[in-house]
Amino acid sequence: MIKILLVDDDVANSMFLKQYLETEGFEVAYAKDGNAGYGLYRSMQPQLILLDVNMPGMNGFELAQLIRETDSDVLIFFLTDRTGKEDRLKGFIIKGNDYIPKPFYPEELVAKIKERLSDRQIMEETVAMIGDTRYDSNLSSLTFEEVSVTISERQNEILKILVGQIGRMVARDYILETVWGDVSYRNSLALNVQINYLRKILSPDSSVVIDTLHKRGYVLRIKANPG
Amino acid sequence: MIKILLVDDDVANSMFLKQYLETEGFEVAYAKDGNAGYGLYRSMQPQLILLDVNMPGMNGFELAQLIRETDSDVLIFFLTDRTGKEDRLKGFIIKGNDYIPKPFYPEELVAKIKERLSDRQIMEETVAMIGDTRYDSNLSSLTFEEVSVTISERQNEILKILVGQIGRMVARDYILETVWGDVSYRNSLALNVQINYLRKILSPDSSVVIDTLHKRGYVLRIKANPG
DNA sequence: CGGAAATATTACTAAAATATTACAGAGGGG
DNA sequence: CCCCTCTGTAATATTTTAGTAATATTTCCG
Repeated sequence: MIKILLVDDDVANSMFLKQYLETEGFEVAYAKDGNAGYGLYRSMQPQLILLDVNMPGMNGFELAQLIRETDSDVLIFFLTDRTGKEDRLKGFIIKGNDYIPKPFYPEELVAKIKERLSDRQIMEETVAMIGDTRYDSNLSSLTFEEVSVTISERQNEILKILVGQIGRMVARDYILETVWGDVSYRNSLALNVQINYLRKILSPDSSVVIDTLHKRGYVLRIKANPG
Repeated sequence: MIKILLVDDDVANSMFLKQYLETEGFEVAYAKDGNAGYGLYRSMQPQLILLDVNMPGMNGFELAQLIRETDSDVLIFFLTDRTGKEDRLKGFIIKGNDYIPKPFYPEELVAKIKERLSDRQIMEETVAMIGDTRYDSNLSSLTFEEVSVTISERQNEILKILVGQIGRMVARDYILETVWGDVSYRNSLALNVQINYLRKILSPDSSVVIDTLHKRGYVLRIKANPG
């Protein structure tokens, strides 16, 4: 079930919206201020956060910033009646994913939510074929010729990125930032070691190759099968 | 380069928007009605379409529907001053990907575009034909008659510049500054050596030539094929 | 035609990047 | 509390890159 966190100090409207979203099949948690919102965010791990900008105490932008410090994945939509250019842009700068001016129709919001979630679903498709190998990123498993192996979390994160960009180069720095979240690993060989493991694990399937682009990054390639 | 198709019957505003998007680094084609828009769509294959809803003749919704019959991938944003609930929902039902009410700030539109493109990991087109050779600047690869070679980072940077200026001279100093970032290499033969390598790598394809303009720079030229 | 400057060509090599393997600490589950 | 997996680090091996130097060739211009 898709989990949505709604943070807004307007209780009456929020209750209405919460109910509407629930009839649409979402699981909705509600907080009426930023602090409570942050706590709920940590405990429920939602896929989407609806954030009112104008709130007493911590406002929506501040909460978004706090969340983005540790989570660059979750979708954040700002809800607001401020329509000033500055605010609308600020929402994107803070790395919100959309900015929805009030008033809006709940159907419209739901349409947007579904649209964005399905957009991401492409990436979150858990099963993919890499050459002749079946890869389930949810289970972190690779299956080739009836033989399954489970890869580690690190390896899974890296492979997920490579698979999402099959046939294209993925920059070293991008992987480091995305997986390690910290650029201080730039001089480390941690990534090289993990790539090495992945290559070994994938090696039974000769149609799959991870190529190195020296000084740039890696490419997951599918070669035409010899058979 | 990311390609955007703009279809809107308001010529004046569109010209302004087109220019703004171009300064942001997008390649923008413009059509002032649905029919012309459809033709442009087929020929340019854009990654994103900005569609005005209110247009004489085929309106935005109709054009979107036509495009969606054969293309479920391309991003479609509706631009409109209709704010009725019906219309806003219709945009999503037709499988538009966003609905942007006029008036909007161009910066806001650009933010949304970038957000959605990065979400989908739509990148620029990196493949170009140099004569009969396929050049992928992302993979740093050159393919001629089924044979692929990977070129080095330096070579790739240089070739990227030359390809972007096909048939036109690129000054030595420009390449030195762009690739080496340092003019102190002016007296070095480093560039000459790299050009030499590029010539060798490109030599199987006789339709491609890097000419030297003495004391000025280099030109990547495509010659008519002898065969 | 001649000489100087610019460019081409080739080989060489230091340094940097990457691969490979082993190992140890952290942390979790039983 | 023990065993096992994970993951970073370190040590070492290997590969790639790209500048430089040595030499050859071309171009320019009087």
